[in-house]
Amino acid sequence: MRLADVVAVSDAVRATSSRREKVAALADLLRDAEPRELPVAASLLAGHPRQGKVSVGWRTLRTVEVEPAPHPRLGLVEVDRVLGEIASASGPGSTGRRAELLAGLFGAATDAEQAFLRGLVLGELRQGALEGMVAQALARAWELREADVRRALMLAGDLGVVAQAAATGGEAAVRAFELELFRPVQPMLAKTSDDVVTALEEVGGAAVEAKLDGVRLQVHRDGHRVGVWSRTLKQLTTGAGRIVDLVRELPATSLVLDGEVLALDPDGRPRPLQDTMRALGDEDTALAVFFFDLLHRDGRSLLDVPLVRRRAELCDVVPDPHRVTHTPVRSGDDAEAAYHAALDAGHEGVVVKALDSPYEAGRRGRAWRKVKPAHSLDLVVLAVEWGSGRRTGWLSNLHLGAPDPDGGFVMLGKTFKGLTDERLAWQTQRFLGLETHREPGVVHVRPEQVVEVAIDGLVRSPRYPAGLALRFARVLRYRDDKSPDEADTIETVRGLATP
DNA sequence: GTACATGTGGGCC
DNA sequence: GTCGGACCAATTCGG
DNA sequence: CCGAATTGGTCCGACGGCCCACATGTAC
Repeated sequence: MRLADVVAVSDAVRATSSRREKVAALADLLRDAEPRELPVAASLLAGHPRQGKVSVGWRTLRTVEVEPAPHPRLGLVEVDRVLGEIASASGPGSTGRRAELLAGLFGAATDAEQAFLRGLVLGELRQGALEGMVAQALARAWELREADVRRALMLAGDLGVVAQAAATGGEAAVRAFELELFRPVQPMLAKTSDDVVTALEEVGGAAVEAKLDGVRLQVHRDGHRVGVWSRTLKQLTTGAGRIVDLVRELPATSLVLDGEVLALDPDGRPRPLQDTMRALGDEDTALAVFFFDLLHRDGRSLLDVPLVRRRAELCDVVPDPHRVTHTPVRSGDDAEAAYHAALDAGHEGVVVKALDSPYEAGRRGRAWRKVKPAHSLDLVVLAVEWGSGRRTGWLSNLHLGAPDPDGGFVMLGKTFKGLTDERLAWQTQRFLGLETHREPGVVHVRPEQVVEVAIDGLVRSPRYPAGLALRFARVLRYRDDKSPDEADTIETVRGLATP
């Protein structure tokens, strides 16, 4: 199979907004792939090299602009091989080596193929189909149930593996996937709710757990052997030593645990996420681990067992100081109390979990609901960036600042979130009207427009002048009723700061 | 030749 | 991580 | 009763912050 075949399908997929048509086009190509090509085809169509990131970004790509080839001649397997070589290049001279390999690849690619490869390595294919759509296409190509394919993908964590199983073993092989030690599963995720009372209504019989602001972990153990993975199933090496030791001591023969790691103050209160991330890179700094779920114990998968029982078994195996607080609640008042207790303890918020729910690997379903407090600030727009992709032609990303009582404004961060298409159109006109000057990609404006922004909090910043930055800022509304001097000042913002 | 600064990419949230 | 837009299947609504 | 409208589940894309690692460039 040639790269050109994949590129043609990618273009066809981009050309339609219908998911069924996308899936049909993808399925046709996957059916035609040779067995050894199949994992490559599946991966490329899902928008990423089979090797994952290959350490090539926009800057590196700009150094290898070469004449496109007149006719397609690249084979899929060859493309995969070269991408693998690029990904594995390291050490002195590797930058040059990567550029060399890229130049060779791009020189053999047609114009359309070059565009595809650029999108691929940058992760910006923008064909309206990623892994989820390819999974549906696998189901379609081999006449499998979508739910079976999705389940296999969650358990295998690798599209290529599932594709091969589908092609060679059909339904039986795809349904045969089970939780396997040292093959991490996609972690279960939580949907957002506005408050704990509605969360409780949505979930039914529930328990409230503290939401720790750290790094998600999945730990597998078989006898003495222990493996640790992150939320995106990257293996954790540095910083994992203490976790490994802890899990090795637990009373079990084999385990799969789901939890969170974070740095603590001497008095046991959680440190900001930034400290956890720093500590993860340093084997000597103490980190605390808290588990909240048990997916496998002593040879038995617990994925389909209700949360109440998984929790009970977790308590058998993991001692209290390493468990996330878990409070079964009967009323909204109970839930509120647990929520405030979690916040008082310094945690990010709470997760409300249905007690009868199985572990739905990879799903962001109704069974888990997260609730975090949001703060809001009235800030002033200092500049706006031109959007890209579907936001091309619109001013999108807002630079936000707070007035400084000593004069001027102090920039605190940017946001592009919370904007409807209608608002994007409006703000484009609005800010062009306030334009003072431009630099590439950025329109600077007179600081006259106030915008109310929601944030999850503030973080220590090494780059912004106040030493503070907004965390997860998103637009709530424009405040046409406020002038810039009525916006929240930098002093007010500093008053909120905890980091 | 070694120490530090910078640019770039990847990975967390 | 958050958010908005889009598609689609399932469910509810309205005449 | 049947088509229309709504809802919930998912997926995708557009980009935020910080952290680190690593290769390379610069200063002494």
